[in-house]
Amino acid sequence: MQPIITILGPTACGKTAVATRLAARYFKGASGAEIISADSRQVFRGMDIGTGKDLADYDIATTDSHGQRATLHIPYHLIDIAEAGTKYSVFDFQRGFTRAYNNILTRARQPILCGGTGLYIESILRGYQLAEVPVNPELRQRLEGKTLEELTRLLATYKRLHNTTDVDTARRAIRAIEIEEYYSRNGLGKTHDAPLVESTTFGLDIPRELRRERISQRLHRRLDEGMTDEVQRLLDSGVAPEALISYGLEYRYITLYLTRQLTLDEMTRQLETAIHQFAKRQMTYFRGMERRGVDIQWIDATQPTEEIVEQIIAQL
RNA sequence: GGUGUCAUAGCUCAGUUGGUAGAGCAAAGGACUGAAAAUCCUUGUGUCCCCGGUUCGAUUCCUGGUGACACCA
Repeated sequence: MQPIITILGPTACGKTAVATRLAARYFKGASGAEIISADSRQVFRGMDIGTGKDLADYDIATTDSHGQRATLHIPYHLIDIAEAGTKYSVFDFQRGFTRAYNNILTRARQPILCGGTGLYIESILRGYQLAEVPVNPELRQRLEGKTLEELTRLLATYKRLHNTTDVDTARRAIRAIEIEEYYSRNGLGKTHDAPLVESTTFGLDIPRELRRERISQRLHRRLDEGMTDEVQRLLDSGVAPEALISYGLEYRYITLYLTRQLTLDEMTRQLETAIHQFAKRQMTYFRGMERRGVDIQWIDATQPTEEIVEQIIAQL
């Protein structure tokens, strides 16, 4: 099984630039590399500025052996693959990853997993076994209106209270029961056979103060670049405000602003702190992954991109 | 210039009939297997503006100062 290279880090640490530069190296004297994005929001079409897609990073200026300028396009996967307003889950991600991974191997290229969605990365690195569990409308209707306590008790009867987020909210508890109900009937039968891939994993580490500074600057730049218009466009195209709100951060706060639930000033300020809090949560998740056995090699992200790429290559 | 009100956590403020204080937000730490940019849990943070007085004891009451705001001139 071909090992992968994983690059992770909090938002605004420069992951994409590092991953694409690293990939570019594989096109010199080797058959190349392709990037699989592990970002739960960049999967959606039309959500570009707010998710920081930075697609221009995938085009790398090069000079060939004759000194001719050329643009090298680094192929990417799992970006722009779902419709805005729909749901996309870890299960969908795992399935998408497997497909992309196998596809990349047919070209004998190096897969690079890059992103900031810890759960998605962990589902690959620790080989989560997930079965495709369809929505059970009859069950959902039956459970509707039950208190979280009742749902918790019900879930406990299935004897698999292995995590705490299952029981955070009624919505989650219902989905958890739905899954357990499915397993109790069908067993783990249709488990998605995700390949258990080996990975050399690098984390981009950026000092807290600098991270905050970059996040704030980036937010104001994006607002100037028309991020609000982007959200308005999504609303105009019929995406439900509730869906955008559930996507969090940029899409949540800007939707609240556009639907007049927040002033421009409140939106900007609350969004800024929400992004800071998010970056902190990402780091907490990565540390948790390490405790659960994922080995991450941390690299100082304040160095120039080329320097970071050199360090990664040296450690492969 | 006069009168009045206010000054307490990083911010907005509550409070102590005199026994050195607490909310929200922010911050920090954590959880995480099907919306994970989601969802949820835990924890601090103090010359109570300054000088003096009264008092066993003052952040609290009193004099003066400084600053902010309001009204009057």
